[in-house]
Amino acid sequence: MPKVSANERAATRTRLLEAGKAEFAERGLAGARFDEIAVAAGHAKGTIYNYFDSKEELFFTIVGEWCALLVDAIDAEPQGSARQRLRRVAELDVEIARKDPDLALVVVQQMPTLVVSHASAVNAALEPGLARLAAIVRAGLEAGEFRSAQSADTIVRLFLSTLSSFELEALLPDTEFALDDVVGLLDRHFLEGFCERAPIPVASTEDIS
Amino acid sequence: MPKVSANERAATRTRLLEAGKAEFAERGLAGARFDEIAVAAGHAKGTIYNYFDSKEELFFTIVGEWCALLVDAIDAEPQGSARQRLRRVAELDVEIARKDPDLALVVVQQMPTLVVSHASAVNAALEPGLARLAAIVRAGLEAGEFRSAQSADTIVRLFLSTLSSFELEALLPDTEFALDDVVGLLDRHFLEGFCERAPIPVASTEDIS
Amino acid sequence: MPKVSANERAATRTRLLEAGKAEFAERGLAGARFDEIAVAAGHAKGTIYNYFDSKEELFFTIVGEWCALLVDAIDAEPQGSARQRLRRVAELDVEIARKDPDLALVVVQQMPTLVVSHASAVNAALEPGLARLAAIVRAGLEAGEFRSAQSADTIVRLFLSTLSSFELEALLPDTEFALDDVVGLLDRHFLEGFCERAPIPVASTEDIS
Amino acid sequence: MPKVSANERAATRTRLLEAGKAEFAERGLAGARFDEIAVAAGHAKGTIYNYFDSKEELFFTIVGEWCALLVDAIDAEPQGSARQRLRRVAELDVEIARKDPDLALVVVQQMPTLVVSHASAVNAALEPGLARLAAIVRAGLEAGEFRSAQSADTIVRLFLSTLSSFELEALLPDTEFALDDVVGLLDRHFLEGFCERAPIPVASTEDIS
DNA sequence: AATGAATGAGCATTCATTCAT
DNA sequence: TATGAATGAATGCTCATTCAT
Repeated sequence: MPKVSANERAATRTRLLEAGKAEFAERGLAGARFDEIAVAAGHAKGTIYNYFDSKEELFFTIVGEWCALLVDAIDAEPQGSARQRLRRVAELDVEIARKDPDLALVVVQQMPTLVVSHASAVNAALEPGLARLAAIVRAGLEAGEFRSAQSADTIVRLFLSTLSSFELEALLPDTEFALDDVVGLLDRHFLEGFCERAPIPVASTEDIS
Repeated sequence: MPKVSANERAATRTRLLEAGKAEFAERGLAGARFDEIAVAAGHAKGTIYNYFDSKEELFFTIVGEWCALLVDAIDAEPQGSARQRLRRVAELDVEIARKDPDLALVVVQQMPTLVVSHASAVNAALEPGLARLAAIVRAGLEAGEFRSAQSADTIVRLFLSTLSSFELEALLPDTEFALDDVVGLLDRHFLEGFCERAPIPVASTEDIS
Repeated sequence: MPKVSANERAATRTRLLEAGKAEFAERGLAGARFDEIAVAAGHAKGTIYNYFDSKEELFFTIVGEWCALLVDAIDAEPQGSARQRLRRVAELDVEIARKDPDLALVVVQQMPTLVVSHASAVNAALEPGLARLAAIVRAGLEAGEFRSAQSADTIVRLFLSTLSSFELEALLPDTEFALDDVVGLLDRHFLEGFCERAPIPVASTEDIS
Repeated sequence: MPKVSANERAATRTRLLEAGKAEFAERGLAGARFDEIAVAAGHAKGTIYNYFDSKEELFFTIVGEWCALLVDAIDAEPQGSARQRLRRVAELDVEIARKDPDLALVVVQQMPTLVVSHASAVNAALEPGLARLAAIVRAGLEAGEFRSAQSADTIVRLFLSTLSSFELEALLPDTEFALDDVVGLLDRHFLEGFCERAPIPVASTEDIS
């Protein structure tokens, strides 16, 4: 016999998460202020602590939400060539960003920092998705579809970070580049590079200088 | 008649900048502490204010140093095809990162955040280099060497952010991917995408699902 | 017609008091937390306010319970010499401490603080007992059984505080001194000092130094 | 070449300690507020952190100051019988309390709490003094001057806690009992109990009831 | 009466910035 | 110019108390 229904609790929690996304997207982990989050959520500061133990927990809950969405997206598309499957993952990721731009901004903006200073926490949250993506890449390499001097794990990390930087560019205001352009660009400028083709020879820089 | 020679002043300034790079690389703009920087530089906290007006100025001086190095690199290689010239810029940028990894870490790590919250300051510092790179790209587009649905300005931003994410990956500890791999990867996966070639057709995702 | 029977109410109240004793014994008045008390009592935090107006009231109810027990103890033994009667009061007090060590810990630990910052509240709660004890001492003084330069009121306060410090010592963990030793020690060292006897002369310190 | 002289630093530190004593004496460790301490010392709140790492460090510095004074006092009087020497220690302790009543109030008021919840920190600070006092008591026991069922260590703890409670009583406002009365009372009501004498028989309580 | 979510005042602590020496 | 003590605004977090259900 709780005082408020589970629905109300969930709604409050969601409001706090939304406000947190906006604040973290604008100021980052270190710069975010609980006062602002509380006001934006229409609650008192102390209320946040009824739902999250600390600023970091709120932040990583948000990052974790994105990780979970990404992992779901990866799980959702098991068929096709490696390139098709990665392209599809990118499409789903862009879809996530379209539905919740603040969430995407938090992630793409903070990821480089997190990967330096909170590597383990981020890796743990992403691990299932990373493993899955690595399997896709590995299959592509083994089937001869992909060629690369890099390992599957490295390719996965580069794939995600390149996807992130494109999305960031698309999410910035005053930019002509939009989310709609991300997948095509990533396909042509990153994924295609793994595929066999007649290369256009380019004189090495050393030949010129 | 200054009490300390210009040499000493310059040496102190350099020491502060070096210490600042290390601290900003480790903690970011918001997280960096003047106490640490001062101690690492072997000076008192107040001394920083004899050289820089504020934490932000110190930070943007460091970012500006990188921008200047990049602009120099861009200016240094005016010849060849657009692809060759961008590849050369990337090589020089990697060289900068190799010589001063802390500086590179600051830039590649903080850039996504800055570009959101300090867009104007960053743009101002990068403007000369951006304009130059845009000219290179524009020449490539006009000569028919490059093909892209994106504008030259957009291509430049994507070029720099992709270069950044590759460098970040290479600078992280415990990674097999190294600075030596950056340029080749960027050339094959990003730059080559702008060049005319027989594309390998890929069935669109819609055909499959 | 209350929804819960008087028995249930009393049981809940007792559970809250017990949990309060444990918490106050461990953390003191300022450090005690209602959350802990509520959880330990198996109730919600708000329930406490159905029984006590505030933290202080809960605390003073507990202190008051001890005071009442002490007053009862004092009332229970009206006969004998002053020394015998005070000794008997000490015995009963030790008995109280043995039956409820948490309660005793609260009192002996907090009393010095309370007596400084809540003197009036404590005095009010103890007043009946203090008056009774003072009467006993006064009778001893008037009968010539006791000799002291101090007033009866002072003697009572010293008696209680000495008794408290001995009990505290006995209640601490890892101590060889036990509750069983308290009364004997108090009798021999404190009470006996009031009684006429051939004193063992001691050279005053000044004679030596 | 510090900005302020060592004297000024020491003066500021002393002012903070004095203000801290007063606040801790009035509110205890948990209840003390840095705002009040800062204002009372005539400084900003942040200044306290230039001298002490935390509230607890400030508090234990104060307690430690008292411990050091006590240890000094114990070291100062190595001659005479055990009773004389303990009496002398008590005299010196009272002297300390007379010179700095706030300091004494902090200690006598908080000691019971500390001994429960911070036993190790307090024991460490007092250890040298405790050992010294135990040696005095042990000498008295071995010489046959003292008789007790308790160990030397226990006697020392009881001695100090009884001394504390008497001092607390003397330090309270509106009390006729004064610091001047403490040593005599302690000698007659505590120390004398250890010495051989013709006891005044007292019928045990059991004989009566 | 019981609940427990919401509240918001209160507080320790941090840290960029100032300024007297 | 260099110093580092002093400052005080800013902020994460705690917790007794309230109150709608």
